[in-house]
Amino acid sequence: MQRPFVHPAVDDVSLESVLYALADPTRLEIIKRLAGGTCGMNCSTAAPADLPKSTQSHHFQVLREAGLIRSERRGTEVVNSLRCAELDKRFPGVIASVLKASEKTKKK
Amino acid sequence: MQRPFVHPAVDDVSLESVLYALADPTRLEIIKRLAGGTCGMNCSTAAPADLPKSTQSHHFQVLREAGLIRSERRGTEVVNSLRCAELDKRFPGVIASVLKASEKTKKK
DNA sequence: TCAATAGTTCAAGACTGCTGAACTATTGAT
DNA sequence: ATCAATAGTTCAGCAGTCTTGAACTATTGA
Repeated sequence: MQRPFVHPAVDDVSLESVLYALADPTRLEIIKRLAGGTCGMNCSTAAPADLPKSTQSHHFQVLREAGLIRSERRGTEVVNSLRCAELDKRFPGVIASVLKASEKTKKK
Repeated sequence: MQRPFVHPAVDDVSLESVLYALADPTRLEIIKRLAGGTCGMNCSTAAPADLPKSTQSHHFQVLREAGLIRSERRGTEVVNSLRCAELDKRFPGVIASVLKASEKTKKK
């Protein structure tokens, strides 16, 4: 918790890394929760329950480095939020259509 | 070349597997080429030049099993085509926005 | 100062992906 | 028919990645 988080500039975000980050069910679930809430969420809240903490950490790191989320420390916790506006500017419609599609597919 | 190809029904196609398939630069390139052409392309034409044949085979298999492409044998070659209409019905806008985004990002 | 909370880092086993080598199937020429 | 060429498949092994327990760090509140 010392090292500051590194977030790529939106123009350095690659489509492949975004798709890769979204291709994992756990990470897609996290993104859906972040998209659903109105404000940032800490890691444990956004991640599925009983996911080991080290695994949580790993997935948030992937999402952060892919440029999908922004993380900020607030005391002992980390507040994560989706970088939707920026991403939609760079890749118009991609995140939105994926989120929409994931809604439809969810019920199974 | 004996075993027939297996294509999942469009309703069995999962969003995750589609995103996963698209997250690889080589496969995204293949999809872009298939989307660009008006009719099906054989494997060697759709894949980047000097990609080992076994690797080509592997990527086409991933794309096929993810539900992104349809493959048919024509003599010694395999004609591949994008399942765009079906996919767009199941995941509206996903493929289209990804293809559009990949155009913009390409020039680098 | 101490315990509790929230998350990170590291290491190792399990799992995947890429590719060379060997193979099969089809076509076209002889 | 047979043979060579073409197009792609299958297999096996190395290399790289993912997940997770254990140990650690940082911050808060008592």
